[in-house]
Amino acid sequence: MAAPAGAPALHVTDATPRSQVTPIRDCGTHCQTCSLRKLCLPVAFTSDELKQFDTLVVHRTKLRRYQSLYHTGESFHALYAIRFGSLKTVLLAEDGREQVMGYHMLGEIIGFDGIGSDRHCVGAIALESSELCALPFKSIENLAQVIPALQRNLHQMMGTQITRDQSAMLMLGSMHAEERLALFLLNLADRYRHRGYSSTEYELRMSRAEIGSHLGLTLETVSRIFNRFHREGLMHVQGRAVKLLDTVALKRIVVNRDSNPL
Amino acid sequence: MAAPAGAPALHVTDATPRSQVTPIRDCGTHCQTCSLRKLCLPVAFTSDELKQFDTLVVHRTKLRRYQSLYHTGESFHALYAIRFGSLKTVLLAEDGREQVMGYHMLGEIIGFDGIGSDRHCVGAIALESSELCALPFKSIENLAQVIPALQRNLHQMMGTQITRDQSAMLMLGSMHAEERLALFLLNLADRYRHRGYSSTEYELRMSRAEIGSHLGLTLETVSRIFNRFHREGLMHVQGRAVKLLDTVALKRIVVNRDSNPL
DNA sequence: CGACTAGTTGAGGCCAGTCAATGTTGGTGG
DNA sequence: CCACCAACATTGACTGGCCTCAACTAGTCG
Repeated sequence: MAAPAGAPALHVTDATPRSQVTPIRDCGTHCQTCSLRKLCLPVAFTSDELKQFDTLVVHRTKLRRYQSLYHTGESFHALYAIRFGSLKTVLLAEDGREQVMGYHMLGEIIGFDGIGSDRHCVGAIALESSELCALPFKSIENLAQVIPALQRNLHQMMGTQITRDQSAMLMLGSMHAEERLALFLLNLADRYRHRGYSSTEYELRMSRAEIGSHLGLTLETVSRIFNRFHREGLMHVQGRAVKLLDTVALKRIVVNRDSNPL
Repeated sequence: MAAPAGAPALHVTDATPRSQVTPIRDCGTHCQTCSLRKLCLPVAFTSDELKQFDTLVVHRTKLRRYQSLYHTGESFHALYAIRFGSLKTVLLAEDGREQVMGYHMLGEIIGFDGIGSDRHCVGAIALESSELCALPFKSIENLAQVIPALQRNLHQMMGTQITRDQSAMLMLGSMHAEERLALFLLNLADRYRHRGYSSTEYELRMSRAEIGSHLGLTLETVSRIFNRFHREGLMHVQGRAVKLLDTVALKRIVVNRDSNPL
């Protein structure tokens, strides 16, 4: 992919409206009863620890489509757990270059990009109506001092983020357009399955341009290859609705035939 | 870049010899007196905390060129501080695809790739004779429970790794070959300067193929562009010895002219 | 010396980017 | 309901940057 010259509309403007904050008191949900707990907190907590953790969540945030949770350069103070909806994180460089770093769905935690420098190095933007729990990072750190399981969990999540980013580097550095898109589709499928949704039939929450930005491709290439997959019977595409028909073949595309001669 | 078909020799074989371990008792150095302390532990410790931290370093490891510190898939148990020398981390996928994830020099800490899954997802290989301090991660976590400054430091370093990986994604996803190489050279320059070495004149520790693998380019492209830079008077290249002559122009290449019309 | 590795250079081809025209969809207001 | 519009998506023609293949040079080591 080349210089983004005309800069596709990825909705990363500083004019993006700020988010609404709802004090915790107003909503009846707590970590103890939250259906996403297994995703947010995979490590086993005692019920007492869980109660303590619950006190971290000082407010919830509601976002409408294209609203920003935080902007590039903004000072960092919290991680966010996605209760429902989905977001993208976008790296916006000084020279105007921008790229989608990741897509995030319910049960995932975002905001790790701010830990290194106390400022967010990417922006987070809702792709649809979403709701998040804010977890002040200072409080997490304090609580992690006394709850080893929380410390473990935090490190695990940061480590997973590192692993994920490095896989993305492999994708961007050494895969063909077809391979990237097959991987992208399978990756989403996995995450939907893990959440109990259909892994073969789902709705893309992002435009072709946004997919391209994430994969280092142009929107035209994304469109062309989706339709090639469609023609070849690997999937069905109709706008943003996709249905994977031959995941085995898609997987075979990802681990491409010619590279592994055995 | 395409499928690595013939697989360039990046020395990522399982036959790579294992590292030598020297018990701490044998070497007279301690964190308190280590010249790299400012790089390893940027956060202010009390001398008592430092003494406690020192007990973490249970052994040192010496590596010769192309020796592995750890392999992909190996179980994770320690971070490593580089005392001298340099290493590369290489992601090796199941399908044989491989890519250099990063180059690491003295004063840097590596091994974060193993935290997410308790196994290393990349391999670490010495580019020259190197020496490292092993810091068992369990011990770090334990000590971080009682020394908040250490906890801060650990989180900061993991966060920095995340930020760095995301910058690499931007590079791989949206930069031209010339831009990637200019950025690579300037990046090394910065790191050398930060360590008190010349930032304009240094020796590359890796081959053209390894540089290419890191930047998502072929070795031929790397060679061609180095020589183009040379011809244009931006730098001097002679094998692995480089001398940056016009860093301003190199920086201008990175923040490329046509993308930012103002 | 020959074998081997690292690097350079050239010719040619292809994948994906660019530009541009057209189609599709969903929302709004008459 | 339809007309209209804007945003999104598709498709085609063309181009060019980088990959591929291959030949050659220089340096190193047994």
